[in-house]
Order: sequence, then structure tokens, then C-alpha cells
Amino acid sequence: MVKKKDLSTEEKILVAAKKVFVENGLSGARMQDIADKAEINKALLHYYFKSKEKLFEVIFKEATAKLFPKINTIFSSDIPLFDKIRQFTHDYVEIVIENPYLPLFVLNEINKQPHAFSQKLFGNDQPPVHKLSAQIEKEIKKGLIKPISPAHLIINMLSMCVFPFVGKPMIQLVMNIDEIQFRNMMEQRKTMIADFIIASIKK
Amino acid sequence: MVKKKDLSTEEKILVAAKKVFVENGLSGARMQDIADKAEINKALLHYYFKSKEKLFEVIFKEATAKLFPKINTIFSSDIPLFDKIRQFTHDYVEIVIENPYLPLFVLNEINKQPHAFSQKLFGNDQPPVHKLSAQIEKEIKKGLIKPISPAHLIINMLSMCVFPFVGKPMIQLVMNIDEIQFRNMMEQRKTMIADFIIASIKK
DNA sequence: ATATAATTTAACCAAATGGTTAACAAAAGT
DNA sequence: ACTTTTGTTAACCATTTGGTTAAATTATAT
Repeated sequence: MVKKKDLSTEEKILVAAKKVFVENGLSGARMQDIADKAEINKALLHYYFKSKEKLFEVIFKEATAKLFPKINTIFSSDIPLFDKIRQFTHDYVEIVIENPYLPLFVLNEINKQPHAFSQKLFGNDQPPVHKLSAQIEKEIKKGLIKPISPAHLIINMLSMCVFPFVGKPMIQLVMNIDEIQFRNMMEQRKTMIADFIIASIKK
Repeated sequence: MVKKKDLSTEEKILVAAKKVFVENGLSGARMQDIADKAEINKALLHYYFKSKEKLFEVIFKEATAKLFPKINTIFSSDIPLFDKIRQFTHDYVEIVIENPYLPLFVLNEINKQPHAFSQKLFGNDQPPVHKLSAQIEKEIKKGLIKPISPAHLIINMLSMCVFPFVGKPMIQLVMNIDEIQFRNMMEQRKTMIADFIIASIKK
């Protein structure tokens, strides 16, 4: 457990802000709440980060920086399809296990301002789905996997990786499981998702 | 297109409130905004629904009433497993296509207050997963499908049904598709998800 | 030591926000 | 006709909230 006393004021603010923003969203977060959690005066927040929006942007960028580059890298890497599926699902679930509240937070904000976000995340580059899509198409043509729309396959994969975290409280409710059981299940999903997908598409 | 003039004041409020709450969440929604959209005075909101929270609760209940009872019914119905999977995924995707913004809205609020929500939704009854779980276990023992944890299978199914809507703007961004293309894909998923699952688990 | 820059705080402010009040209008009972 | 209930509004209020200011304290450089 890291004690806040060991951190610089700026770090303390970031730790506190992350928690408050992720729990409450942009509009639900209170600057006073962040200040209290960071054990500083509210004016200091504005001294370090000019406004609520500016502070939020820092937190949000940190969050997306964790969640997106990995997709990019693996999607466009040069390994065989099944390996790619195994690696992506494993690594992605691992990332999200370490940051279980980020997906819902990020998805919310993308929903609220898709345009602003698109530019920020991808700039002028094309998102990296095409390479993976092409790879899937090629495997189908070669007769190595069953026919399936690449878009759907990718959506399925992403869904099974991310959704359990977005729907965590609901899943815990419906399935009546506690934190530890949930965590264990997510650990299992690191390999289970790939097995499930590959079983479905391999000939 | 239904004109608001034809609706009673209460209905006008509900229509407006649903839109504002679903778009902005509880904390992000403004009572004035709802009043404006319903073309009434703000005080009337408090005349019909005592407070913001009360109004929210009505909207929220309406939303969950759409999303949850279906799960219940199908999960505990007495049809063969594959039929059940086909029916659930089809019906559920259909419901969510008609209400694409409800899942994110509902998941957010469950996240913010899981306890209050649990009681409201299920009361004292057990959630209805057990029957489906048992059915899956039985099929595995009979050797009709490959071994898989029922919990994971159910989570996978739910993920593929719901996530595309929760992550809609992100998916549109990453895959570079417009509203119509997205809608078409979701239509396809009514049958595709079941095919995908069954292909994975059948022997 | 002294001047300069970086941190930190208490007090304050304007705008936004949920909610109330009192008066008025329309509808429904009698 | 008139009394009561229901529906509607403008004006107002208290609180919350993001943000500012000016002064004080601490660290840093000269």
C-alpha cells in the first residue's frame, strides 16, 4: 500500500482525481472531493491543474493510454491468427484485471463526446483493424477456418474480454459471486476466451 | 414521429426525462433541461415527481423492466439448450436494438449503487442463473457438448449480446462504420451469436 | 542574509442547480 | 352558482460548485 505522504502533491492529486473521476464520471466528480482525498486545499487543484476539465483530461488520457495502444500493437503484429487471438485476449484481460474500472469510465466518456475523442485517440491515422480483418479473410479463403465476418469475430473477441468488467456488479449480482470468485473467474478468462473462439472457428 | 402535444403532461415529462437521464446519467442530468424538453415549467416537474431522484427512479425502473425480465423467462424455460441459446441471443439483441442506450445507462447506475439495486431488482428471489447452469452441466455430463464452465458460457453469451451496444461509439470509431452499417451488423448478430457459441461447444 | 520563485491556504464570488412558495387558471364535483 | 381539486406558472431561495484572489509560508538561488 502506497502512502500518500510519500507522494508529491501533484501525484497525490492525480491518485485522488483518478479515483473520484473513475467512480463518478466527469459530471459526478466534485473538485472538493478530490481535494479532500488528496488531503490538500481546493485552490491547490487549480494551481496545479487549471480547471476540472483539464484535470479530467489528464486522467482520461492516462486511462486510454493503458487500454488502447495494446490493441494497436497486437492487431497489426505479424504472428499467426490463432496466436494473435491467444495473445490479445490474454494480454487484454490481464490489463483490465489490473484496471477493472477503466473500461466503463472510458466507454462513458467516448459516448458523451465521440468526436472529440476520435481525434484525440487516433489523430489522423486509421484505426488498426484492417490488418487483422485481412488476416482473417485470408485464413478463410485458405480454408483454414470456418467462414465468419471478420468484424463480428473481432467484436465477439472484444466483447468477451471487456464486458465482464463493464458489467461486473451486474454479473456478481446475477451469479451471486464475491470479489475473490470474480477475480478468479477473470484469471481463467485469460486463456478461456481464446479457447472458446478458436473452438468455434477452426475446421 | 409522436408529437409531444398529443401526450399528457406526465407522459411528456417521462419522454423528456428518459432522454436526458439516459444521455447524461443521474448526476449529469439537469431538471431545467428536462423541463425545457417537455416544454413545461420546472416547478411542474416537482409537482408530478417530487424530486430528481424520484423521477430518476421511475425512468430507471422502466429501463430495467425492459432489460431483465426476458433473461429470467428464457433462462428458466424448459426448452433444449441450443434452442435456448438461439432464443435468448435473438430476443435479447432484438430488445437492445430497440433500446440501444439502455444498457450503458443501467450498468452505470448498478455500478454506482449495487446494493440498493440488487434489492430492487430481485427482492428476495434468487436470480435465475441456476437452472441454465444446471442444464449446461447436464449436457456436458451426457457428452452432448464439450466441457465448459457454465458461468463462463453464460458470461460469453451475455457479453456478445450486450457489449456491442455499450461500446457502440468505440466500435464505430475503431471499425469506421456509420449508423446504418452498425444497425445492419446488430441485425446479423441476432443469429450470428448463437451460431458462434454453438459451433464452439457442440461436439 | 536576502531576494526570488514555488507552494499552500482561508476567504470570497458568481453561476448553476434542486427545490419551494404563493398566486392564478382550469376542471370537476356539488 | 360555488366550492374544491388539479394543473400551471413566475419569482424566489438556499446550497452547491467551479473557480479566483491576496496574503502567508516554504523552498531555492544569489
